[in-house]
Amino acid sequence: MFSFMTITKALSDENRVRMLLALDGRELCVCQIIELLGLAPSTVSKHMSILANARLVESRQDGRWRYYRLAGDDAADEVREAIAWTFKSLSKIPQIRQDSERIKEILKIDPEVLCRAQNRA
Amino acid sequence: MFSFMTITKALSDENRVRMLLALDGRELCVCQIIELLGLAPSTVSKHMSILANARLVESRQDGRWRYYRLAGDDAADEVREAIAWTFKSLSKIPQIRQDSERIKEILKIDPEVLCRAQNRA
DNA sequence: GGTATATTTCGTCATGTGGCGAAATGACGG
DNA sequence: CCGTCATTTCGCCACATGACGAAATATACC
Repeated sequence: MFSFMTITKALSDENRVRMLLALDGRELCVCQIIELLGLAPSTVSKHMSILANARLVESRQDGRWRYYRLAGDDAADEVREAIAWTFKSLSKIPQIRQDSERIKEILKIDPEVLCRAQNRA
Repeated sequence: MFSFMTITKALSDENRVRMLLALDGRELCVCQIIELLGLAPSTVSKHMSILANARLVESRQDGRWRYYRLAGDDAADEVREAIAWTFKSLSKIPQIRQDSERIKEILKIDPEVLCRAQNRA
């Protein structure tokens, strides 16, 4: 019950769901997610930790950057099915398609430059 | 996006999830759900309206009683899959099995008597 | 070590949510 | 119609949650 509720609570915020879908087929570092959603770094960090806590995403650290990715095939059934349901329900939704296009643009920017630009703001 | 978020928010409360699972294979009237969860009538009513709003449950009125049931096969894919995922994730969980046993007992009581008893309290 | 910088943690605020009881609603039985 | 009674609506309170900025942490480069 607890792990299920942790998952539904993680999925009950729109920004978190957008973050999850943004990880479709790729990993992203925090500053790239910040760029996509226009939220404060601390806010994005908190959201990602909630998704990670629900086991919906995993992360790895690479130097100063932390990369987040979707939970893999080794994840619990409950988790994999939650992700499958979420993607099936939302992949075709305008907001998500738009995010997907936006991410392609963001990925063209060198993360080094992107993070630097955010610190200026 | 909106309908998906409505579903995840509906599923993000433990009492609502228990209510949903209690409807497995049967319909229940409000006072039976009250009896199961031990919540105030107004609280149960609000929860059921949130589940209904998310299209996870349907209802019919029979005299003074309102009966709630799970959404049927005519429901949207999104909804049916949410229900399927929820049931698959939780059917075997102790709390839910316990609720299921409890409901069998509650169903033995004439609803007329059950509601009357609640009003005395 | 010391500085720069990506991310997280912490404190705070505004808003959302779940709980209840009281009053309103709507349906049945005289 | 009038009382009874199952359910819903409303108003309120306590607490959870999402947002931010500031400070702390952690890592790379010198």
